[in-house]
Amino acid sequence: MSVNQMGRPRDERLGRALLDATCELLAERGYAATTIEDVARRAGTTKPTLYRRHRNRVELVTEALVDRFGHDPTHDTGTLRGDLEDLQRHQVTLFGDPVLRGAMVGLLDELRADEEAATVFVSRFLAPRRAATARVLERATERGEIAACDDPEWICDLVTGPLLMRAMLPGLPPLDETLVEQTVAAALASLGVSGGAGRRP
Amino acid sequence: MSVNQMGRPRDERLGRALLDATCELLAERGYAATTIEDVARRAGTTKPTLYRRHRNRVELVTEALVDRFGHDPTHDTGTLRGDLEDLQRHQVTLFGDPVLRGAMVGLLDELRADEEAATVFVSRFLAPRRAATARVLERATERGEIAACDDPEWICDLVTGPLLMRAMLPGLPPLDETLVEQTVAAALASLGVSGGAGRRP
Amino acid sequence: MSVNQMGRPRDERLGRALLDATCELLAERGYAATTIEDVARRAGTTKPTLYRRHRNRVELVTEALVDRFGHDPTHDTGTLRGDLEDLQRHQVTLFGDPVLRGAMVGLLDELRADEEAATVFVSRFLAPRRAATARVLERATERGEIAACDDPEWICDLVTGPLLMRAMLPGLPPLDETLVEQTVAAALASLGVSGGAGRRP
Amino acid sequence: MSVNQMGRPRDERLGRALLDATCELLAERGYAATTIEDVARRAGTTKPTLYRRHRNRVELVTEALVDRFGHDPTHDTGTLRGDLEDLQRHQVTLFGDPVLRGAMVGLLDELRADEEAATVFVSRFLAPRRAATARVLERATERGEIAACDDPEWICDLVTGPLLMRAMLPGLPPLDETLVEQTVAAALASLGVSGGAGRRP
DNA sequence: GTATAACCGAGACGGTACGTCAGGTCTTGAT
DNA sequence: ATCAAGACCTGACGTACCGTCTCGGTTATAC
Repeated sequence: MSVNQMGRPRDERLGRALLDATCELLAERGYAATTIEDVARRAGTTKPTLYRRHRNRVELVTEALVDRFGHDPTHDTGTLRGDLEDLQRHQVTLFGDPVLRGAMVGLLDELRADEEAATVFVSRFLAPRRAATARVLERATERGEIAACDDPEWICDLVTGPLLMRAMLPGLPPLDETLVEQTVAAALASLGVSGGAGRRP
Repeated sequence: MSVNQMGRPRDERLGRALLDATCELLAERGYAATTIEDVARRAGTTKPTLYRRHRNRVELVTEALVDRFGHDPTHDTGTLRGDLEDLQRHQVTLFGDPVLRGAMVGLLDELRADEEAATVFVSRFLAPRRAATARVLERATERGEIAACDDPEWICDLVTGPLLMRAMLPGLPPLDETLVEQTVAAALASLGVSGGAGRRP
Repeated sequence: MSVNQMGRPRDERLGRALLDATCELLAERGYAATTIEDVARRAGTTKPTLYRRHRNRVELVTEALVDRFGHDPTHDTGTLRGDLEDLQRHQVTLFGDPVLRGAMVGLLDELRADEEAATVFVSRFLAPRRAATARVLERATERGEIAACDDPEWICDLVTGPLLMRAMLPGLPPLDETLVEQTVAAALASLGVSGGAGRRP
Repeated sequence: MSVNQMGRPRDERLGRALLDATCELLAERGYAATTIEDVARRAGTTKPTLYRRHRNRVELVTEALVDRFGHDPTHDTGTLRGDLEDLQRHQVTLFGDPVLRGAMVGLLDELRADEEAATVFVSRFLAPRRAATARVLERATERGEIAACDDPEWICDLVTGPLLMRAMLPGLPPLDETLVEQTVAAALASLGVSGGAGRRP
């Protein structure tokens, strides 16, 4: 093997330029108006070069998002409440980002018709975030703060759903620190932690 | 004498056929693949006729959704928990409907670039639902079940966000009765109703 | 018979307005850009009213031309040369008219695909003019100026062809008195009248 | 180094196919019924490809005509009469061609509204033919057959007008050898050549 | 004087074609 | 093998007229 590596090598700066141009256009104009031709033009290159790296728009955007929002750094703060607040502050930043707001709904629409791309998106973007939340719950169980959670999926939806909603629907209040507190409190209450519900004193 | 209503009147069956065809295609193929030409063809008419009634795809789809999911019948069940369960069962049906699942994300994407259409969507589709939730809370306050809620927006996001999430993101569990219970319990807990959190016995 | 003549009679001013509007638009914008809708609008009426009087654009324009350029008044001037000059002066005016220049070529194009309309155009517009020319030749024969002409069609083409050409092709010299002299001289020469060819002294 | 000639070169077979399809449709159905879509379809290609080469129907048809009837080969036959007969036989063939008959009037109509296209048509189609006629007259002057012609435009109209008329107006006799003789005789008479007028013996 | 019939305005309707835009592929010459 | 350039096929866009139709309402003659 390794007869590979013949011919002119790829210009790696082009890969970056393409992903960056994609993010810029997503933030400026949204998904539908982010055309392949415009991405290539803004990156200073051409369509065939783009297609050599990304099979279509869905994959291009998915890869741009993964590249930009790839991994949540979840720290162990020592308490469940601390971990959840950390998680939610990160998510508020994420869903407040104009790139993600511009990309999300349009991308989700196309994923409905492209099962393969949907799988990629789930495994590289969605699943890691949900896994991070599950890990927070596991650590809390190990600490003895809560009993083993029997439906971590629900907790994920509970903490992320309201944020997603504010990010995607028009005319709603902005994502802010209040929302962090509210979602964390709701999660703690749902997990049976006393003092979780209502306002903190 | 009213000089209004001149000329050949519109064939209202066509209006119906167009909205129905729109819903069918949204359910079958999603928003992006629901082309104006296909809608017109399936409705048994032509593009100019469609454009006489709907200025563009955003308005067509918005009107189709409003027509189909126009008004939530909120009954007064006598208790806050009952009202919320009623509300959530209705929302589970709504977000589980393939028409709405097919339409939602794509429509939201285009609304980002069309402020006028976004306003219409908000006022005719979103606002009435949030108002219904607010009414449920007011009734509970009048009954003395809860103190006046100082952030009804948050309760709306709390009960709807998780449903929206399951409806829009790929690879998540289905919308079911369990989710009704979980969201209602979370809402009650967040409203300070004792016994709200956790599973009901 | 004569159960006709019931109901509201036609408003004859509309017929006039339609023909006039047709001529105006033909002169301003040519045949192709003279749409039925514009004619009706400018006449202050509507399409169905127009179609009640004219089956289609070809007939509308034909009737407008016949109405405007209906009949050549051919006077007997006493000499062949005088008759021909009279004829040609009339034709120069005719082919110089912006209405006819605007209408002619476009109308001829559509006549190619509508044999019935072509027949109407020939019989009501073309044939009378050629007959007038033939009559001039007959009168000259009766006067003894020329022998009986055995190919009057050719004389028609000879006197009219150059005018038609200048009227229809772009970039050619204007129709003027010189052309009257030249065509008359050529016709006389072709008819064997000595002194016909060349310039008159 | 010339940076010209980049990108994929045009498939010249497509250019040919488009011009040929245009001529076929012009001959079959005339100008008005020669739609861009049909031309593209018959050429086995698509509208955008057609529009890449021809800005609109006027230019497409003009270029098709120039391509097909591009240049009159005027031979020097040694005599004025011979040259004119040669010219006229060529013109009879030209105006008898169904492609040109189908295209001419419709094209002329649209040229009235498109000055730029009219200029192209004049310079590439009309002017060369008139120049050829002028050259015939110059050669005759050089030979001493006639004095210098002071109005060659008139001779052009004289020899071409009658042919154009027969080609464009419906219901007229066909273009034939007789017309060649008649026009040549008229031209010679008009140029002052004795024996020009009337029938040849 | 009251039917009755044709007229008129307005505008919806099914069509067909327009000229444009973008997606995704392919071909060329050059690096 | 990759790159810039751009041609190519495909399919949908939103618009413009065509010629027809259906209305509500208006005149006239005919009964």
